[in-house]
Amino acid sequence: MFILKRVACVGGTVVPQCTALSVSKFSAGRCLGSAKRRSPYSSMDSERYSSLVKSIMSSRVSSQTPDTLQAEDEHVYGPVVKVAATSSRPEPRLPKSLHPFLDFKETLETEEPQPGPPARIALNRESRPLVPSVTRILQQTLSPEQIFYLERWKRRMVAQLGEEGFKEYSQNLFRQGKLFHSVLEDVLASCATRENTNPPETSEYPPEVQGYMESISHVLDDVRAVRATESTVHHDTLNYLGILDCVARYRGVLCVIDWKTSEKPKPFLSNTYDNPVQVAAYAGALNNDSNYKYQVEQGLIVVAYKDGSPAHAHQLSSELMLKYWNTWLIRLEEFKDPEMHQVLLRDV
DNA sequence: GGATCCTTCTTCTTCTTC
Repeated sequence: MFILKRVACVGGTVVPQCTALSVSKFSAGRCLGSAKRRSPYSSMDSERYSSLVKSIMSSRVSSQTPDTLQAEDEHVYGPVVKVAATSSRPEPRLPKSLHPFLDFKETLETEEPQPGPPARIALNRESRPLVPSVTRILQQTLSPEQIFYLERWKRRMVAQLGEEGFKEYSQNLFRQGKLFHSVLEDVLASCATRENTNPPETSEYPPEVQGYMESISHVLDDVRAVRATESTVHHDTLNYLGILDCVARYRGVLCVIDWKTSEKPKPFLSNTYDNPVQVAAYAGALNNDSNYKYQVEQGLIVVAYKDGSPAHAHQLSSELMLKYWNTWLIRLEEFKDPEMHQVLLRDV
């Protein structure tokens, strides 16, 4: 059975689009009789699970591909100036040369350090002028599919807000993210120096970040022994650098922690795109940086929400970190061999 | 003082009925 799903206006012609109709859950429900049946989900805490539901609904398998989406977008937003490739990299892939995630340092710290301010190694570009950063490498090795969806999102936003409006919107997102990070850095530093003390009340923070701080309060309860904040890590062998957000114990396990702000709910790790690769890259660098006398095997990505709803904390086990470390090595190879990346962009 | 760096974010479809 087919129904008209919607109509698309193409060059003034109305083109109906058909789609297979599955039995509607609503009509099926009505067939069960006139007596009202209570759904087993009716007693569910819908507010609590709303982000989960939204995420599942938005990740359903679609018949549309970047190809069909692009054709459709061109009717609505005009032709794309730079044609994006439309497929992701072939999977699975392995790095050409494997490099250990952990480095067995000679003088490993086995004891907790004395309580004191966390390490904060500032970036010194003068001593390392040509070393590429984690962010730059990730940005320049995005998959064709990622580039396509990002450009599509930007086109839609510009169509909605205008060039200036979009610029303002982006700047606002960055400003909030930066403020959140700087407030959090102060909180983590003061928690590290004051043993067993609670962080300040939410109302003590700048109004712009109060929601985010409320959002992560349950995560902060499980964070102890902060060892580093906003600190530069450099991989002595692979020669890349970055500035990690935080190294601390989360539920007793030493982790590289990455704090994120997000407008959309991200209840699953897969919603965080390249964030796990970023965390693995920082941890691998820290493990191979002679300035740090300890190893980190696990990671944590915390996604905070402005409305204060509970942040999602995604733990990266040692196994996951190794998986994303290999992904990072592939991205690093692509970055160091731009021709290889160009071939990928062109051919897939 | 100005330029540059690292980072801060942004993506995964779009409709329907009661």
